[in-house]
Amino acid sequence: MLSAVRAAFWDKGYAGTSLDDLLTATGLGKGSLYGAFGDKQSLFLRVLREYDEANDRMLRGWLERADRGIDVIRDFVTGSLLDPSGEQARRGCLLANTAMELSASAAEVAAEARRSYAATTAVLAEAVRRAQREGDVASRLDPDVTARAVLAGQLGLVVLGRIGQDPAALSAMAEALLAGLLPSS
Amino acid sequence: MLSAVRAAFWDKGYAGTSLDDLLTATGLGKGSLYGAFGDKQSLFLRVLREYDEANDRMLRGWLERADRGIDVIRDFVTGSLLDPSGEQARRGCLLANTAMELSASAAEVAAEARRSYAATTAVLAEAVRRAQREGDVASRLDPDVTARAVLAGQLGLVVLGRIGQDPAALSAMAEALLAGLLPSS
DNA sequence: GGTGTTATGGACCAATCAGTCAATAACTGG
DNA sequence: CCAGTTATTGACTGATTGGTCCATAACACC
Repeated sequence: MLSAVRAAFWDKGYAGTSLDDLLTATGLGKGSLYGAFGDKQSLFLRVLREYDEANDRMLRGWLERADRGIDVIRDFVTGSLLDPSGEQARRGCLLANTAMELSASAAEVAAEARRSYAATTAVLAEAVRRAQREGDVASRLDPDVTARAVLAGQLGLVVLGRIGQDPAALSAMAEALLAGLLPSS
Repeated sequence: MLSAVRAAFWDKGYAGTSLDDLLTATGLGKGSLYGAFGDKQSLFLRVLREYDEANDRMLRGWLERADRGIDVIRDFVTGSLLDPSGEQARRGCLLANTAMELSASAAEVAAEARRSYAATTAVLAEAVRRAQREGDVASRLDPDVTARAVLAGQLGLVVLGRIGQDPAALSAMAEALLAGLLPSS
């Protein structure tokens, strides 16, 4: 139910998704949707927060189950690039897409983005520390700063993926970012 | 005249800018604006293309006048972060902002973004080559791949700047990106 | 099976959207 | 000074927006 709403906002953006789009996506009537979720903005914020939480849980799960810390970072950066058709890269990231659209006008969205990226940075920094203990990443690096730089690089890939940059170029960029930001010595 | 339109689209996004906003910004009447620039989409594309061309000219000018190639790359990455209030960072980049909003629905915008980023990459790659000749950047790096990685990192900083990440953290990220992607040896 | 409660749908609303057009004002060259 | 052209304006349109509301349908409980 909410996943249909999420897909609509994801592909069309917030302003670009009309109430009619949401009704079609959910199959609900107008009154039902308002009774269940409130107005458009409330529904959007709810979907966005659940998306962020799901991503955070996923990343933490990766870190728990991964053989090595560096694998988590690698998967984080290359994750959306694996689809050879580039379709997944074109969708971008619901949070990044809508944060760019709305941060200037909706303070709650900007705050949610900061909160979510802080959580992501914390997990990435933990992965960097683990990778350092495991000898895969130079110990001279500051884990927090490195984690933030990795996040910035990944976000740049999201932007370039969304505009339809070809997957091969995106993968080459990802490799260059990983090699540069996570030197083994 | 067009710069007022650019400011409106920049801050509010495409869908978020109404015709009334444009009339207020320009001081024109409705018919005048239509007579001069056509419909909203044409006006937007014109403003976007001029913005891209101005950025391209500016970057090429930097490269011509810079003492060292690496200075150009450094300025490119840290350029919008210098404003200590973070206000400039919050505005983001007209191209990045609107490309994220519209790439999925307006193929022309996505194509314009690809074109513009390809031009930027070409100048950055030239700067990398020059920095390699000048001994500031390791010659083992592939200039094209490095340029693309720098672009991705800068775009990530734009995203994080737009959501209101604090300027100190942005600067730290920029330094980490530059240090990692442009090693001197 | 009847009754009180909740969920549903779609008619309806005011506001706003992008875009048109004809009347008018401001220029232009002669 | 005037005729012809161009530029400007704001009222107007039809479509669409987000949101309300009430009649009705489905349901649960006794």
